[in-house]
Amino acid sequence: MTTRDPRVPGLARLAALIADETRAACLLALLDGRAWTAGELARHAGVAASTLSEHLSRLVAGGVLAEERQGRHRYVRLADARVAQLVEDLAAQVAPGEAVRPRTLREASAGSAMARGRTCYDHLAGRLGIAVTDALTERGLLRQDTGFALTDAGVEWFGRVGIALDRSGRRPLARGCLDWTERRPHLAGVAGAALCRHALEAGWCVRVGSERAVVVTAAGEREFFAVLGVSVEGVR
Amino acid sequence: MTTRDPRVPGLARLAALIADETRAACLLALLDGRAWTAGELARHAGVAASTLSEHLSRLVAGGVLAEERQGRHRYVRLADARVAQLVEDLAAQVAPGEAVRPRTLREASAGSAMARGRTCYDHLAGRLGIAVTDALTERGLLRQDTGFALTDAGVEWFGRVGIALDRSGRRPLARGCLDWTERRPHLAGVAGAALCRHALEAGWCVRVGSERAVVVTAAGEREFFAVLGVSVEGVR
DNA sequence: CGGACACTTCGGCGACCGCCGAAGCATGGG
DNA sequence: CCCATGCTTCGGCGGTCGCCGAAGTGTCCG
Repeated sequence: MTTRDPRVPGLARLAALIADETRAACLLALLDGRAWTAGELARHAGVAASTLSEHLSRLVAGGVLAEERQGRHRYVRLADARVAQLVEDLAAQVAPGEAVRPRTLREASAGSAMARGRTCYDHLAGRLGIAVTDALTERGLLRQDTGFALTDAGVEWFGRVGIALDRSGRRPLARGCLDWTERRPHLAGVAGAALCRHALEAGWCVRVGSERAVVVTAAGEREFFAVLGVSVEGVR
Repeated sequence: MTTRDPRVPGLARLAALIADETRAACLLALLDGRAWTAGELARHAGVAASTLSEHLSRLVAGGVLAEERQGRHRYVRLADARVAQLVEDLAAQVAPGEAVRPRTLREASAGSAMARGRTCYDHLAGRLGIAVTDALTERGLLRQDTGFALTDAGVEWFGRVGIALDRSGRRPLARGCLDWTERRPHLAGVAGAALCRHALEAGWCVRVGSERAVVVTAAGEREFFAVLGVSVEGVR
């Protein structure tokens, strides 16, 4: 043992927080960007409330989750966009070859809704996310060939459509997030989040069920075509 | 427990591979992009050869490492650039606030060499990496304000300087990699790797010691200034 | 061909971790 | 005011994991 990298203990500790099936299930669930109560997560993960309580404490202490207490409820969410990105990246690394085929019709149906459109933390994913990302690219608003960035025309487009881009933070304006089902990058970062938020607020899409799945509304179909020229035929 | 995400077991298993101090030490060491023998890693991590052998087997089985047997040696390296990026991202997430101050003069000296210039898997990092990234940005060859991508002028620049960019693979041409010591992104991806390789091959910088540290040569100082207008004063 | 060397396999030890249910403690509703 | 609800703490159990040294296998070199 020579000069040890000082990051070793921290890296191992962070990975250990994710290295448990119950905690991993929580993190993936929390990728929907919303805050869950401890009880919801316990039921979701299929463990006793007492067990999950301890898991949450460790995740919060490790800076992976942020918590907010309201009355007798303990709400938790992913600490920030960086953590979300990290979990997504880790999960994406795993996906190839490990994709599990749905066993029941119910699962197949839910899975396909997720494949059509869903949120990934705070931006659009699935075929919907890819369709939007491709449309932006084809119209010269986003460049993926030399990296992953909006063009000047792209920045202008967001302003014209009425979607504000907060450029004050440290979060990149645009970045690629590898899509779990499509195996291609979709738009994430400030622009991806703003676009998703706008689409939900303006009623272009709505969430379905308690999962992360979203579907495009009739109005959304018109709007997506109007502003992006994207036909969401294959997406609905 | 409702519909469980199929990625849960894979995510937990992948994280578990990193969630051990000995394995984490190996992964961080392997971030230098070179292949290490099992014995070197065992000494580096401070454990018995038998212990490390088992760790390597698990990392290889998990797809994190690639191995190559040569005679009585077992060489291992990170499986690919994606794994390297993942380890870097995880380590970067940890760094804030956990930075450990060097205790001895020797450590301080080694640490500062690493801070000046080093490789991060296959591209330049440290103050050197940041200086190059900043120079590219200032000259309009790289855009960081709307994402992270080369400009057309940037692609042309690589050709003019004589650095070939392999655009056939799936790896992005440019991407930001958060610098551990500088806390800002430096150039990674195909372009970052090609630039680093060129700098080492052309003698602009040389590796020092057995670590990842690199220093700029006198010739390199002239060349970096000639092609990028970057003064490496503060870097040497 | 024999010994040095690098790595692997095996058995066994100790530590840690995740799990549960029971009991305790707040909160909010009837 | 009392009970249901949501969460937390605790003790204890079982499984896994990392570690080592000893013994075994394969390779290289003289």
